[in-house]
Amino acid sequence: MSDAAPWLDDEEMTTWLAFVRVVMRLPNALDGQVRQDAGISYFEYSVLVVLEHAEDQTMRMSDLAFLCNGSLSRLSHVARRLEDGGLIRRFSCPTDGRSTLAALTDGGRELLAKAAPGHVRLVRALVFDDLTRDEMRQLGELSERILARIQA
Amino acid sequence: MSDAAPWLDDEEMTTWLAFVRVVMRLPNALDGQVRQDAGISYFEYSVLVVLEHAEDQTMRMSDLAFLCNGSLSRLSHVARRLEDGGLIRRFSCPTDGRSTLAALTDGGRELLAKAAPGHVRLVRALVFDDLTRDEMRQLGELSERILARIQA
DNA sequence: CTCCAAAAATTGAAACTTCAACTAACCTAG
DNA sequence: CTAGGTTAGTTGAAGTTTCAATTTTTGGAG
Repeated sequence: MSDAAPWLDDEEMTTWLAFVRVVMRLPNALDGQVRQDAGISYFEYSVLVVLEHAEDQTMRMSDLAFLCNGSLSRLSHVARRLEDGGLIRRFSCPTDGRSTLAALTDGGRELLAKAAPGHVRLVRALVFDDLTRDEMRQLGELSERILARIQA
Repeated sequence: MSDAAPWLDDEEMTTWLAFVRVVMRLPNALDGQVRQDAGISYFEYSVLVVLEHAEDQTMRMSDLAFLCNGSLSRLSHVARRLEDGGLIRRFSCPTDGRSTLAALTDGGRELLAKAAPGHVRLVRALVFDDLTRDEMRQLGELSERILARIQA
C-alpha cells in the first residue's frame, strides 16, 4: 500500500516468467526421479539426506524441518510415515524433554544409496552440465542474494 | 544406471543448496502475499493473471494449465472453485467440442486489481531491487537454460 | 461411412499439506 | 517454589493436489 508500484518492464517480465517457471517446475522434476528410484517424495528424500550428513546422523525435528525447507507440522506427519517404513527412528532428547530427535536407520541408508546416484545425475543433467564454472558461481551468488531477501 | 555418477564437489554443492532453497521457499513467499491481499493461492492468482493477458481474456483449459505450470487435473479442480467464487466462467469451445474455454469475469478483474500491486512490489523486493541490469539478464538466461533442460 | 486411437476435460478417492488446537517441558520473575 | 509465558512437538480436521478411471469428441485409416 505504500509505494506507487512501477510495473515490470519487458526485460524484467521476461526474466521473471522464466525464473518463476523454473521455480514451479523443478520440484516436480526432482520428485519424479526419487519417486521412481526409491518410492518416496522429494521432501522425504530431503529428510533422509539431511540426516545422513548430520552429527550421528541424528537431528532435532525443528532443525530438520528448517533444513528441509518445510514446516514442523509437515515434517511431523512425514516423520511418522518414514518411521512406519523403518527409514528413520525417533526418540526424545535426553537433555531437553521437549525436543524429539530423529535418526537415520539402516533401512534409510539403504534407500538413500538406491536413490542418490540417480539424483546426482539428474541435478547435473538439469543444472550443472550446461553451465561453465563462472555461470555456476553466478547462479549460486544470485540464489544467496534472493534467499536473503526471502528470509527477511 | 548408466554413468558412474561423480558426486558434486564443494562449490557445486554450495550452489545447489542455495538454489534449491530458493526454489523450495519462494512459492510460500509468493503465496503469502496474494493470500493476504486477495484471499487466493498463488496458483489461483496465476490463473487470473494468465487469463488477463490472453486474447479476449479467454483461454483453453489445457493451455491455461500449461502456462500456469500445473496439471490439467489440478486446474480443473481450481477452476471449479474460481467459478463458484465468480472469478472466472467456463463454457465449451464452439469449434472443438472437446475443449473448455475459461474467461475472466468482472469479479476476477477486480480481485486482480487488489492483488497485483502488492505482488509486483514483492517480486521487486525479493528479486529485482537487489540486482543490476546485467545480473538480471544473467538470471533470465540461466533460468531459460535450466528450463530447457527440465522440459526435455 | 465406420471404427478406433488419441485428445480434452472432469470426477472421486487417496495422499499430502496446512491450519488451529492441544500437550508437555522448560525457564524465569517474583 | 510456583505461576505464567515460551518453545517443541503432535494431532485431527479441512483444504489441496495427484492419480486413475471415465466421458465425450475429434480425426484418420481402411
